Amino acid sequence: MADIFKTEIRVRLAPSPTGLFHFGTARTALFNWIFAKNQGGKFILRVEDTDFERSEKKYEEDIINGLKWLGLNWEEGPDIDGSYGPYRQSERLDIYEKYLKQLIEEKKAFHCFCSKEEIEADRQAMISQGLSPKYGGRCQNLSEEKVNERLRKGEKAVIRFKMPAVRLEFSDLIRDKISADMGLIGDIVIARNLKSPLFYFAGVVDDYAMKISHVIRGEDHISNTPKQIMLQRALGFPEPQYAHLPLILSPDRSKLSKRYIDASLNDFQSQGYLPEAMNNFMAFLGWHPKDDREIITMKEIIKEFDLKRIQKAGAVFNLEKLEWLNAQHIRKLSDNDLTERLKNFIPEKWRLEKELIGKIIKFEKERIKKLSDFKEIAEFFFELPNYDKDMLIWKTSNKEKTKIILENLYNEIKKMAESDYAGLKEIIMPIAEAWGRGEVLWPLRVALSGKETSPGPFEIIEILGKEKSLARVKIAINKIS
RNA sequence: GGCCCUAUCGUCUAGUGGACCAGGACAUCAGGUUCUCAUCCUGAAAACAGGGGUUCAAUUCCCCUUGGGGCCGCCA
Repeated sequence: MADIFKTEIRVRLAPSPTGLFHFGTARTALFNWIFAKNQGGKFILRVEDTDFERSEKKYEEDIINGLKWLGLNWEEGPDIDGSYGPYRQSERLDIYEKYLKQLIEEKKAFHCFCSKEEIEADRQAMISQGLSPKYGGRCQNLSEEKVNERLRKGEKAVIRFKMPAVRLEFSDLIRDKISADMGLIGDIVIARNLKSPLFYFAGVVDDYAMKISHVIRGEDHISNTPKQIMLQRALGFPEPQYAHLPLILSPDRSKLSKRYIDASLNDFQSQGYLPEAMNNFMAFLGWHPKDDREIITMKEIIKEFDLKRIQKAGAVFNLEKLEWLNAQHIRKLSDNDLTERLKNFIPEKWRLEKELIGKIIKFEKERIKKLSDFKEIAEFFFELPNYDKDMLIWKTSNKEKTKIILENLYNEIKKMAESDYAGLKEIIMPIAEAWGRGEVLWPLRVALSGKETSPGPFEIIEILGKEKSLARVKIAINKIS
């Protein structure tokens, strides 16, 4: 009775380390994490490595690194001891074995000796009859003696759960009632053998053992949930609450495939996306605050989050929106913060020029969409590109005029009092007005940047400083002479 | 094929029976700002899948059809 008041909100991310950190997994993690924070609950990381063949340590590391990068910290996990560990399923085999034996003893599960070929033949036969394919039940009533004898002889047998043929209904926090006819499912395999449980079973045991209160996972698990609920009932476990998130779709509307994002979530990091932009973006794939805000912080998301507001239909992954969000979040960063984040994106040879980098960041902040853009945007400040002299000539101008203008500009810059950039602008703008803005500003800017497109000339002078600017204008004059 | 989930602009979405000839954002297009590019500003185009009900009134509730998706593994 007091249990009602004691019930702690505990959610988990249960990735299987059989591949790099997938975008969908990250999004599921985010929703679990947000829910936990919003409810004052705990977020737990459980590694589901029961597929011994495909599970690899490097994938676990990739997932952990990605979660850390996103800032989705967990209270309990393989690397953080909690009261319900271990948190790696391969280290919990004894626990599963115990429950497996229990089910077999209670005749709720049984050994099945059918070959894969037999099963597949059954399957095909049922499909061709227009039926829902399921296990035929051949080994269900083998006597205990017979089973033990065959096991002794070393025959291979999996463990199947005797699925009761009932109509099951469960409530989903996002979709309300979902029902399933278990008579259509058949006896599912829950373990390869006593020492090797499968996902259906291990997950149920662990959710119970780890006191998971809410299972928040992708919609692709909807048809697994009834099976797991039947398992819970057979084991006498309480039923956690379920919430099935809409799937993230590729632009062709199929489940987001490796083909579309052929990478780990961590590659978004190396491409220069901010974790806050990623989180903002992932949260908005299926959720939205009440008002029309688009740029939102984690703090705000946590505060306003509500499972009830989650969309039911799948959402298409839209890279353009991610880029836009990223640019917006970059602008919100302080100059110091941005400098810090840019660290790994600045080539080694530039790093000593701290002051120059600082100035560039200050001026270029709103041109940076991804941190990785910085290199290309900043390049010309460090090294003047080798440009063609014709580029210096404004479209309505000519060589002679341009040369005279550049010489005048050179003198004006030379006369400039140290660091009086505002003063310089006040002197040059009237000249530009007189000669034509393009006539003056274009060659100046090209001389300074060596590029068709760049920030304005005064900004560049301010970043470069008087000496370097003069040198560059001199180069332009020489080029055009 | 069976079962389940789902359905508002190209995309993410607001909308919970009348306040909606449907709002915001990204993308697109057209202007403006600007020496250029980016930014920024203004504007435009762009959707309730179809058919039945229920109701005085349906984007909103119900049913059917259609579309989309997921699952049907000794993967998770």
